[in-house]
Amino acid sequence: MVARKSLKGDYCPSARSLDVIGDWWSLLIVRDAFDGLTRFGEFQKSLGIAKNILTERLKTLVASGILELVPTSEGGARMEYRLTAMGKDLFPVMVALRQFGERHLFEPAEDHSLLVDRASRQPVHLDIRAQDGRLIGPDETVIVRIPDEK
Amino acid sequence: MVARKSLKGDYCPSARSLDVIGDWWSLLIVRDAFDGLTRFGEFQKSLGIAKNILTERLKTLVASGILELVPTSEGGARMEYRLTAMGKDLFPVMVALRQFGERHLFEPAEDHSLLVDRASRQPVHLDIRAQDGRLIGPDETVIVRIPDEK
DNA sequence: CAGCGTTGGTTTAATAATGCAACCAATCTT
DNA sequence: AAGATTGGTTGCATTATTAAACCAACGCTG
Repeated sequence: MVARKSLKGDYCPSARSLDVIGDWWSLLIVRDAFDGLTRFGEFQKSLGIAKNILTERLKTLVASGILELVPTSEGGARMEYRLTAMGKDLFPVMVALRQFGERHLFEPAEDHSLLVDRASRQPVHLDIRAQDGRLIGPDETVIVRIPDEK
Repeated sequence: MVARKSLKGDYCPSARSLDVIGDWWSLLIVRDAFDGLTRFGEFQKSLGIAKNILTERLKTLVASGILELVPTSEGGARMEYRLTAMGKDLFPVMVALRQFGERHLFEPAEDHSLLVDRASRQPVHLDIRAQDGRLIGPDETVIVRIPDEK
């Protein structure tokens, strides 16, 4: 391999996102972080990932500003990995992935975990809407370039 | 590597989604498909991906039901890759990734492409809501297991 | 309708990414 | 203070990705 192509400078925001979290493990780590995992060992056990790879991924996620390394809440000298505000902004991505999986990747009779509103205990849902509130699908959208204001 | 772990049987829907589209190239291909690309050569040129890898990814995406191989609209014997209905259901994932990128991966002054409603030419937006319409963030949600109805 | 460029791949060899296991230092527990 | 746990690092084996060369089928041109 001659260095995997970097999308850092790509003009498309999705591409840049994928540049940061588009590899095999990162989003799984983020999912676990949303599930409340914080410690190296917890991620390692949950994912079954090789430790050296986990080390590297965590470093990258911290460097990208998605996770931060903070002293444990229990006060020890140990550290824990926590989602930053930026990391929490990945919530819609996780919900969208979850929704897709629920719809297409489970047998009708098959059991799966469910994301619910803490208050009502009812499933949350995700919508894409136009400014006037209309629901929007892929065929009702276009991609434009932001006109350069010069 | 000893065979990358498969998440096919995972209990978490996000994990299953990542199992299908979580590798480095697949979502970029899907993004291009949403942008209207259909031909092998178009993807190859757009992404700069090695041809054998593209071949393999396209095969996987077709096998997963995200793309389908149909005769060209121009009637020739050539084929083109099109998003299936299932593939189009990845739209929220793409929008979420885009939104994240827009918010966090561009300099304030930096130019980027924008997804707009075809009718109004205004940006679309993505919300996660509870059943009663309240906007919901990651801290207002919990993951539960669907109670087995037996 | 023969020749030739284009399209959509396959194959091969080199290199990068990943995995596993062994090791290790610092912490934490008792 | 001793042993176990945590959070890594290191080295080597294996897999994935790449670039480049090659190739067959299509389809356009004269």
